[in-house]
Amino acid sequence: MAANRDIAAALQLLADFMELDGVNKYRTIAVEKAARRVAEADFSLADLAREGDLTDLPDIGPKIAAKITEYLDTGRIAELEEFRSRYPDDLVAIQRIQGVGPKTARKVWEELGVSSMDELEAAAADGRLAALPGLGPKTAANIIKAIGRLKARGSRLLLGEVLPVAEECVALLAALPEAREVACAGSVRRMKETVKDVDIIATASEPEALTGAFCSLPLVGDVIASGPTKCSVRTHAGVQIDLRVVPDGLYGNLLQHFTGSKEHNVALREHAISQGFKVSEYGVEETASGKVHECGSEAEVYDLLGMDYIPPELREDSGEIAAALAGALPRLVSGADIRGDLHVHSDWSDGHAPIREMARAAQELGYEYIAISDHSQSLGMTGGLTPEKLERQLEEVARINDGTEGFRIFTSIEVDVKADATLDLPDDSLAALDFVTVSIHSGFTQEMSQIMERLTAAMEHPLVRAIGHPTGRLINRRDPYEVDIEAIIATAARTGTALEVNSHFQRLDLCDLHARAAQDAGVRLVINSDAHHISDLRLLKYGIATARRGWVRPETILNTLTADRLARLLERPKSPTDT
DNA sequence: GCCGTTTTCGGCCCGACTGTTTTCAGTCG
Repeated sequence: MAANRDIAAALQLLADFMELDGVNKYRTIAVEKAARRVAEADFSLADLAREGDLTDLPDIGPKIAAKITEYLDTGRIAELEEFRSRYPDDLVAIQRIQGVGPKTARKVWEELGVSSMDELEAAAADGRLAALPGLGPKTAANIIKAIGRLKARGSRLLLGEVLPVAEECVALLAALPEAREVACAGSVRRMKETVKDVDIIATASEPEALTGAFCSLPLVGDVIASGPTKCSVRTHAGVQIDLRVVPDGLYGNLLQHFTGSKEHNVALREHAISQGFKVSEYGVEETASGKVHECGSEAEVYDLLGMDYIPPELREDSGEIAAALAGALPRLVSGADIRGDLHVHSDWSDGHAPIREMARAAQELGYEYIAISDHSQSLGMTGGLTPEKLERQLEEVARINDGTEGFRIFTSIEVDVKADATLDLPDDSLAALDFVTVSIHSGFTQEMSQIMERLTAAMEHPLVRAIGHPTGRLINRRDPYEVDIEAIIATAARTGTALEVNSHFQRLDLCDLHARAAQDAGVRLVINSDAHHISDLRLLKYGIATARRGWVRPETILNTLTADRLARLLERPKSPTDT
């Protein structure tokens, strides 16, 4: 049965072709909206199609419902196939190149027969592109550069690669005497798992002092554009950073505007219109009187529109506006709620620091506890723990705990569930531990039925408290194993097993949408660093951000419990009603 | 193609920049 993501992908591709074909843009937008709605649904569209009415979903009307049904029945959408018979598939990729849109993509295909990225690059290089009406040498040069960047990078940058650069930039600018307010905007501020570039918004007594200083920062490779209030640079590492220096009185409007997401802003403006307002980056205008409200803070923008302040991580048009209007936004988990870290490695396996040093570093971060959870024996290359080595580790942990005040190390392990669905350590080894996490590190390519058999066996095991990085994905590098995430969530809820939000920025696993679905199903989550170095403990902020993007509340998170409460919970057998 | 507390028809988010033009289309955020 087709998964939601397959349906969403087919609809998105249809929308791409519609845009290319130049059909009425509102029809295209409607299909795109439907695709997003399907992608974000936390239940099976196939089930709804069978048992109910697809048009009950917002943004799905009779026409699109029919297309979804057609896809579910036949695996195809006739309209999509018709487009594919008329245009080469690669044109949809071409129209996504920076500086190229649907009109240009069609033009180069129709006029020059260009139907692939390589052909476009060649046409731009040999002058054929610049000779087309409406295009010129600058456009050709920009397209060559854009394709070069695409080939060099392949995909969006990881948040964890970009955020440190963005924060450094903000700090350097904020330290200038002419700077007043400096903040990150865009997808970096929303803590999206991947980002395209960095947007920084600032106010200043002398804007040019800021833009000038910005363009000469040591991390700047080349300056793309530079004016008195706006400039763009690319760092040596290839990250594009845009700085806008804006008037004090409009800081709130502009920060809100440039934080996005695009979808959130569209929805916000649609709501504003219904309330008699027009929202833009230059203020909130009362349509009737023409009076423009300039907002020094973002909170004023949302307040004017009659809603609660919406945290940036929620601004994805996934229900946050309705919730903010109803005063029903959740209290999101934050760093201050976290009391410990339940997935930390040491030099007993492939970590790089002794247990004592990891513990001290965690204590300095303000934590009450960590769990030392090294790998198990089948991961030979990590020096994984045998039952005997684990026993010796427990003695070491006991010694450290005896000599420590106000901090506790929970005994733990990240035990593999092997390809045959058995755990990598015997039950009597696991029974001696406070907290058992199970992960998959082998047999990635098994079929879904086998992967699910392993994960299900692990969750049904009475000693297993959590599943580590449940889907196994590495963002931009490795697809998830063949998992049925709905089934994992259901089994986790039934067995009282927590699911990890792994904080490493390459993993962020569970992702935001899955974390939200898990919370909705009553599953306990645990946000862990999976630290292998002392500095990795700080990666937890990415997991926290992912949970926040998933609307996760502190009470859903296991490691917001105090050490005492967690210890009491772990003394009892796990159960679905653990609190 | 979807939607509705002014609506079942006529709307649908807004503004600016770039490169190409000589008044604007296309693209972007």
